Amino acid sequence: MTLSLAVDTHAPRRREQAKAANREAILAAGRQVFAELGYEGATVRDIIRRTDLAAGTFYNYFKSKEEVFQALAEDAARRFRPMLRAAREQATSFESYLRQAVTAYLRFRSGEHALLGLTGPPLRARASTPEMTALFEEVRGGIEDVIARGLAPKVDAEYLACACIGMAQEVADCMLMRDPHDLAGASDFICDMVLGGLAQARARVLSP
Amino acid sequence: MTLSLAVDTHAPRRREQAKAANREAILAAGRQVFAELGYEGATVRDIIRRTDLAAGTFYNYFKSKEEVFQALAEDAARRFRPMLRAAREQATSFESYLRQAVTAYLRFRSGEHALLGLTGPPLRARASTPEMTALFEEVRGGIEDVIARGLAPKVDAEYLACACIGMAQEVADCMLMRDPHDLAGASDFICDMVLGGLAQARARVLSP
Amino acid sequence: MTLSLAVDTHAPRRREQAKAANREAILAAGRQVFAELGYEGATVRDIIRRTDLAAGTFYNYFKSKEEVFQALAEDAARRFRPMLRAAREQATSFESYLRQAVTAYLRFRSGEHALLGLTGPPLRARASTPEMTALFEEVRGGIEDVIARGLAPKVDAEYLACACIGMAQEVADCMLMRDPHDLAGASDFICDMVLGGLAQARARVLSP
Amino acid sequence: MTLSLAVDTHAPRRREQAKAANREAILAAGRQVFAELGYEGATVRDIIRRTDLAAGTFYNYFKSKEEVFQALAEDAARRFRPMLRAAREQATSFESYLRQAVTAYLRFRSGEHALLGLTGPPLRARASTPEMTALFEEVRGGIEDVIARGLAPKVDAEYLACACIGMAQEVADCMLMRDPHDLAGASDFICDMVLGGLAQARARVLSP
DNA sequence: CATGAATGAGACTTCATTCAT
DNA sequence: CATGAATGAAGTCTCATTCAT
Repeated sequence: MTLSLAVDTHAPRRREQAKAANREAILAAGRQVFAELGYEGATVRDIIRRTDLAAGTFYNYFKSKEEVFQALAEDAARRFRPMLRAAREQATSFESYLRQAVTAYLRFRSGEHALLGLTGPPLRARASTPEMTALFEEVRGGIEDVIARGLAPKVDAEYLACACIGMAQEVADCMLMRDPHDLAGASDFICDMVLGGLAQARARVLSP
Repeated sequence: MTLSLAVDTHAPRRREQAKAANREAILAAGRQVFAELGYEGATVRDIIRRTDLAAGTFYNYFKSKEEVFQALAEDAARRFRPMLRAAREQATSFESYLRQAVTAYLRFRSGEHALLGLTGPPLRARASTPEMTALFEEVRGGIEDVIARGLAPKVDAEYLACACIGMAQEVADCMLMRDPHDLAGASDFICDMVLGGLAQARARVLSP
Repeated sequence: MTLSLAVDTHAPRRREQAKAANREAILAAGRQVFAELGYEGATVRDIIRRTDLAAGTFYNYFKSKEEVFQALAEDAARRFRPMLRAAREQATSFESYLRQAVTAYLRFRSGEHALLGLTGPPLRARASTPEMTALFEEVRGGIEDVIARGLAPKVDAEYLACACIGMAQEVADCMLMRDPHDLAGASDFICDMVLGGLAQARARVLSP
Repeated sequence: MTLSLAVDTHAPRRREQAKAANREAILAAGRQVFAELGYEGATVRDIIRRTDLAAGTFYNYFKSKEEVFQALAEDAARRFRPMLRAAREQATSFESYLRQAVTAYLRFRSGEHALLGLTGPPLRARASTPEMTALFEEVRGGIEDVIARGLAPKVDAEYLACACIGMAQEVADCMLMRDPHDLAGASDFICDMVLGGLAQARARVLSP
């Protein structure tokens, strides 16, 4: 057992790798568990059980399941944000921005959906996975930003953001239940609704 | 001996009243608890604690918190359904139907909101209160029905239902956070979005 | 409701009948429950549930499940005692007494067995139904009595009683598991064991 | 750093010792509780209470009281089986086998009895302590084996096994109530009964 | 740091029993 | 007396968290 000291020279690197691996293992388990049981239904025990780590080890990485959830959400946001930013930068009009953002959103949801097995047992009514939460916030921010920049008509910005997000979420949920996932159709539908709705709203603003 | 008859005659009534009162107390407590803690976060104990009933008494009325939730949902649906039905019956066009349904929905949410107090601590992203779940289904049914009756253009019925519901929900949530609740403004916004969106969608259907 | 007063003239008789019927209902339910769940596994609730009586009514007849059990045991003893007594009175020798007592015991067990449905779910290892308990005691008493009257050799009376009873019980259990119930074969076997055993024991007593 | 190695080396051993000790504590408590309250009357709580362990700790070792019972039964069987096997191997005749087996059984019961304290309050007719259940099966197997090997006459093997077991159990119970435990007397009595009974049974087989 | 057993709070549920009707 | 709802004690089990190794 003292023999291992010679090898311990490289220990720091190994340690860090092991630590990162453990963290990843916990996050992966958390993703699964939240998807299957929902945030509130999930327990720390559930997460550790899907890991080959010991119970106590969990607390070396996270204080609670809430921290796991937040880490997961941040992770998802980090992956999604570039797509939204690209949409903003390449946008020449509200329509082009909208179409790209919606497509990105649907593609992301579709990908995450395949990743998780959305086979949760009971209600799972609108289970809040970290990914969905993160996207919700990112999308909301993007829309508010675009409205602020004047690319969209001057309707109630908050209402518009809520409407877009609520619509996108529900239609995406619906799309994900069909096989195959018709990204183009869903995207067209959402964009039509938003663009047509905006035209109508603008008309009311001009001559109420 | 006969004197007691006068009293005994009404005895069953008193009993039934007490039972009904207890049931209502549990339902009211459940409403509160679900609103504050979310469905999964809530426990049977939480519900009884907001009651002056004994622990075991709960099980004389419901087998589990799930049964409480369902009773609450049925109750909400029972109260909301007449409004939707009236909207359908009085509708002379899709627009009039839509406007009345949306108004009814917002008024309902507004009323329930005052009742509850949506102060849930955790994420609560689209918290599934019993009322919201029940209404979701009612509204979805109504929209599908109207589409079937030809009052709305032949777009993807499921997508449209999802879109309306998601939009109405999110905008309603948003509206409820403002004070005072601007029912008219929110209603106009939602109706504009749906009507305009449909016009746009119809255009695509005609000449894609 | 005052009209019923005229009929109430005969109430006392009806009352007694109803009371007897209730008592019987509880006893019958108890028999079933003890047979299926065992004495300790049974609960007062289980007993009332197999009755169309109200929970509180139970306590008008019995203080506890133990009282039900004892009443059941007394009842069984009352039915079995005459058989044993007849065997004693007609006995011209230990052998004739033994044969008749054993036959009576086996017949009784066989009858009770058919009566109850011995389909208890789990272990039920040697479930102590009231009937078995009563018989056990009656048989033990009979054997000790016969030994005391000098009809059996002067071996250790208590040991002999225990041996006879233990043997009879186990062989009866075994017999009841076969179909059809071979009363004659089991009776012969038990009697042979006891008589032969006694001969051997007497030999030891005479020349140890 | 290296100093702690000496300690750490033995750490797992201490852990295992503690675990074994806890397991033993639970088993010992279970033995007591089953003996005093009977299997069905016993509760998991009763068992933990006779321990200085926390409530939840029980479930680190056993899933239910049933598992405790089975562990206890296996333990008893493991301890008794060698005795029975020795009896079989050294047997030169059925009589020598029987005498040794019965003696072993009585000695075992006597030892266990001192350990337990069969002070159960309720009926307890043939209380199924784990030990008794396990031994029942062991003895039954031994007897059937000996009969199969032709050392005992060809009577109904099952009936004989039941008879021997029932007799031995009841006589042992009786013996244990006397002070001091007269192992020799009880053993002689049982053996006489079995041997004499077999002689009688053989006679019937030859000339019915 | 990793381990994993111990802990005890607390959730769920059933039960025996009481008592107003 | 019958009724059956209310009660609260008690049993079952799981959980988050700690801590010795």
